[in-house]
Amino acid sequence: MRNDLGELAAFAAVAGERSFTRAAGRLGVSQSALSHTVRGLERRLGLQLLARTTRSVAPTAAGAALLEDLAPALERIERSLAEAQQRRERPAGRIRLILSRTAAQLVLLPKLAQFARAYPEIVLDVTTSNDPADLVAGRYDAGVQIGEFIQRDMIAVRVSRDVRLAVVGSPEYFRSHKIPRTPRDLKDHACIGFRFSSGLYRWEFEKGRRAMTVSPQGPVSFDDPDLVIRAVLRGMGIGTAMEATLAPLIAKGRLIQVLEEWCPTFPGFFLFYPSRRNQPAALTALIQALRLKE
Amino acid sequence: MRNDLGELAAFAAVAGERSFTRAAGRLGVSQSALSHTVRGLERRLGLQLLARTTRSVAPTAAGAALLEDLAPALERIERSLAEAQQRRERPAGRIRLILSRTAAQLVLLPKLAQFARAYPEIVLDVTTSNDPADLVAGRYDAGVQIGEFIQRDMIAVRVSRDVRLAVVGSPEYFRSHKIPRTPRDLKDHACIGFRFSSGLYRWEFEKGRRAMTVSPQGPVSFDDPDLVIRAVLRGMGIGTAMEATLAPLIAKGRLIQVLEEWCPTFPGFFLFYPSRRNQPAALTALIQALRLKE
DNA sequence: ATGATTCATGAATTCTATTCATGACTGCAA
DNA sequence: TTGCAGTCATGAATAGAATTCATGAATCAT
Repeated sequence: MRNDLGELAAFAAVAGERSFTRAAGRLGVSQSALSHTVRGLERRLGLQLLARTTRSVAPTAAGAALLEDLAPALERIERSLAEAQQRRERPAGRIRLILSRTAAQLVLLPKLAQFARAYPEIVLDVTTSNDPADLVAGRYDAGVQIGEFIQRDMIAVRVSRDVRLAVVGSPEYFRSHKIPRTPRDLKDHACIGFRFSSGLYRWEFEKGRRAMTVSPQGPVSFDDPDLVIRAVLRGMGIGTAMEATLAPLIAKGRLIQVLEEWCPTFPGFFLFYPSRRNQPAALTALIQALRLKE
Repeated sequence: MRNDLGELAAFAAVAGERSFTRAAGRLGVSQSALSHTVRGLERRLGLQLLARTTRSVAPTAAGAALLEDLAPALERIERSLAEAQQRRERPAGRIRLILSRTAAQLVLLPKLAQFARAYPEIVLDVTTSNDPADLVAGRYDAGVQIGEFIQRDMIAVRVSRDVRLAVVGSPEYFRSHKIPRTPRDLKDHACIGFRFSSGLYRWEFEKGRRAMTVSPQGPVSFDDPDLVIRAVLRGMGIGTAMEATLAPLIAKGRLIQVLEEWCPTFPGFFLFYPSRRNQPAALTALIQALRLKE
């Protein structure tokens, strides 16, 4: 914006340092730039503000009078800007986050303690949902979902490595049922499905060039992956869930993983948030904390 | 100077008007320019200062906090600039002027009373000298001299119309001497010369294409034009001086003008002063007062 | 549903801030 | 007295930003 405020600050700097050269160093410009700048200001104002010899600079009477008001005013502006900046850099506020329980367990919970310590003034409102959440409506500030998809005005940040679903059954179940060798064999098994509000999740398989999906048929389906696994542990059938979630149970022999070579990997979890010009600092902090580091 | 002060003033203007369009009108830029300007400021600061809908604008919390300091500071700067401007426009101080007595009489004295009334705080130190004064040395702030000549770093302003020298003698003198018809006839007359410190002034004549100069020969020469004329009035010989100075005496018949058609006009008096970036307001006022108006 | 008004934004243009190169001047040391 | 170092000034050139233009989106009143 073309006014003289910028140049007045330059004048004040030179007057303060009593040197174009030193003031230029402080302002990060050349001595010549400062000379032109103050000269231009004097010309526009029709006032000589600085008296210079080739080796010294001092305010004129007019310049000194102007500085009496200018210096404190500029200082007040600078202090106010610094305070505004500092308020911005100490994140606070409430972030409404929506994500699946699985994502909460795998992505959020492991980092939550450290995050809470680092940002005591940030409050997370976590809503679990296994449905893809529509962030555009504005009910949520961010969400975590599996896979990256391009949604209008949304930014996706990867927050986990590639993930894989595991298909498992209990040792008790497999005592009385043959272990399935191919996804097709699942039709002979009790399969406990996971249900979105839009319908059953079809299990996805790949081997080499062969890809297929299977709709799980069984005595029950749940809309909560934890309940799916509890039922599997009770021997009610075969189920699927994030391999990372099941790893401890598999390691302890409480669950048996099958069709492992048929299970593909997916791109993992992504944090989604709206593309905004000045997003809240709290959200920035959260993004930073959750993003997958390389 | 590249800082945010100019843009902060823009932000304050928009916040004050609660309208980009009105603020743009006040600042003399387009609405689009203001939009870009404030937007750029917000980006650089990483702060949103204004909340806008398509038909309204209001400061955000951060913007309002910043304005609490910014608005009074900007107001103080503006008031101080206005005061500095006003001080500049009330000229005061001492002007050291050098000019000939003739110029003093013809150029300065007629306007001195009005000038003194208009600028009671200006003091003129007038030094009379009939020699061309060297202003560069800095002893004088300005000078008046006949004719315009280009001098390094000097500005010439015409302060009188074309002037002409008159050659005169007293009626008593011409009772006993023939009236000269051509400049050559002057060799037969007593001519009272005027003397610069560099030597006698040679009288200059022109008629049609003929031009000549005559070195005045007579019983006495003076370095003061007034004394030259006093001697002429006493019948001691023929002398020359500014026609305008002699007009009253000629009109009264106390002096007789001769060789009138041989006397050329000269470009008149010019005020000379140094070319300076910010000349004192007092000098500006004097220049304005003395300059020849058309 | 339509028109007026305001703010936003990308591309293009205008204009200025700044640099570079160099000169003038002052102060200091030899 | 002379030479050198350092500082300020200035013209020309350049880079980059301020601003405009054109136009779209959104809101409000009719």
